[in-house]
Parts: sequence; structure tokens; C-alpha cells
Amino acid sequence: MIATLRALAEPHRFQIVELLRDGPRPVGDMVHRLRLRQPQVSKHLRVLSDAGLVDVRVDAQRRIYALRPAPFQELEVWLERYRRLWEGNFQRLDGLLDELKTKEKKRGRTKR
Amino acid sequence: MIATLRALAEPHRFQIVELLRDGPRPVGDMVHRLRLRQPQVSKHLRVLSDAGLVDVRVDAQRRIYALRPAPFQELEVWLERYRRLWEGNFQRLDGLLDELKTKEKKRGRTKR
DNA sequence: CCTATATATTCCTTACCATGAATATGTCTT
DNA sequence: AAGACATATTCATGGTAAGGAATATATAGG
Repeated sequence: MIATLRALAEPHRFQIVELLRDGPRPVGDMVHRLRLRQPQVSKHLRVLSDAGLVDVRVDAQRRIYALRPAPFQELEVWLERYRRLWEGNFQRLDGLLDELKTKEKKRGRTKR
Repeated sequence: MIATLRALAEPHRFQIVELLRDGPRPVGDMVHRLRLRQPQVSKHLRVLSDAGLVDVRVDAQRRIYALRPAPFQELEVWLERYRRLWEGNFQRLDGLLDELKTKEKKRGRTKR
């Protein structure tokens, strides 16, 4: 999860991922679509690959990169646990409970 | 989006966010739950706040931090566009099309 | 008002990482 | 086999950001 986030958090890598969302592409294609230098693109792809975000398929001299679904699925699963933040006022309620308990403890400690 | 990802990509901040998922908490609470030093927690909270991930509510000497739903919603919306990666073989098909078109162009250029 | 408590900020140092330039590797074409 | 093309890797460098220690700020409570 952290690895996925780290990889995505870099603007150029994010752009690369966005490009790949529309389908697999060879490196050169990304190079001139993104106006980056080839070595940097290769290096970013390396990072993305190490993070498991992309897959390579060799096609003669070219390498065709494609997104791997898994990390995105994991991200979505993780995010689901945060849905209740905006579905219902769960958090607010929990916060009140938390606050009350703290005050309780304090009252106990200081023998008020 | 990038700002959100950057903020989440740091392990300690990620932990803080995970903690806050269960509801708002004062700084001190996180300090000893995460076994971090208070200044570092405050600094991470500053980053999270600047990124719009958290909100503060002042309660006497304490600051109660809570997650803001918006960035998480945005993340989810962004992620939705990647669903087709694992729903159906869209990507594979697109990739083939892309590859074919490139070969076509090449054949055209070299007059073979 | 004075002290304790809770949190924020500053300053310094260190480690990491993105970039650029140069070069290496590998594959196609003739 | 040689040159052209596509991609990867290495090395050096600058910037950024996380951590530690010390200190500042603000509030409660006697």
C-alpha cells in the first residue's frame, strides 16, 4: 500500500500511470507524449515496475508497459474502509464518545 | 490528488490517518499510540493539514484532529476510472489495437 | 500570577530521490 | 557484420523532507 502510494506520489510517474490507463504503450510513445527525456521515463518505469504497478512485455527492441490491476484493486479495498467518513455522521458521533471518555478519566484522576 | 498521495505516502502519516479513521483524536493520544515523539507527530499533522487531509478543532489546550472526507472521496472518484483494468479485458484489446496501428505506420513509412 | 500540561515551531543534520549527461545493452535492417 | 534504433543503466549533483533536540506558545487550574 505504502509502496503503491509512494510510486504514485511523484508527478511524472502519476502522468505515466494516467497515460497507461488508456492501454499499454511502448516507452518511446510516453517519452514524446510527456515531453520527458528517455532515461527519466525509463527510470520512472523502473520504479513503477518495482512497486508492482506495471508489467513489461518485450516486443523486439521495444518494451510495452501496461498497468497491473492488483495494486489499484488493493487501493480501492483500502479506500472502502474510509467510506463511512462521508456516509452518515459516524465520525462525529465517535468523536463525541471519545471526548466524553477522556473527560471521564480526567475527572477520575483528579478526584473532582 | 498528487498532494493527497504525497501526504499519504509517508509511513508515519499513513499510520496517523489510519488512526484517525476510527474517529477524531487529540495529538497526545496519537503520540503514545504510535510511539512517536510529540514534535514529529505535530509536524506530520501539519503536513496532513496543509494537504487538506485533516481538520483541527480546538478544545482547551488540546487540538482534536479529524479526517476530512473530501480528499478520500476524490481519491475514490479517481480510482473509479481504473476499474476497467480488472473488469473485462478492455486493456488487452486496446493494447492490441495500439500495437497494430504502430506497425501500420511503420509499414507505411518504409514503403515495404 | 505561577506552574503544569498540551501542542507547535525552529534549527540543524542526514538521507533519499529526481534530474542530467554520458554510456551501455540489445535488437532490427541491410 | 555494421549501423540505426529503442531502451536501460551508471554516476554525480542538487533539492527536499524527515528526524532529533531545544524552545516557543497557549491554556487550565490552583
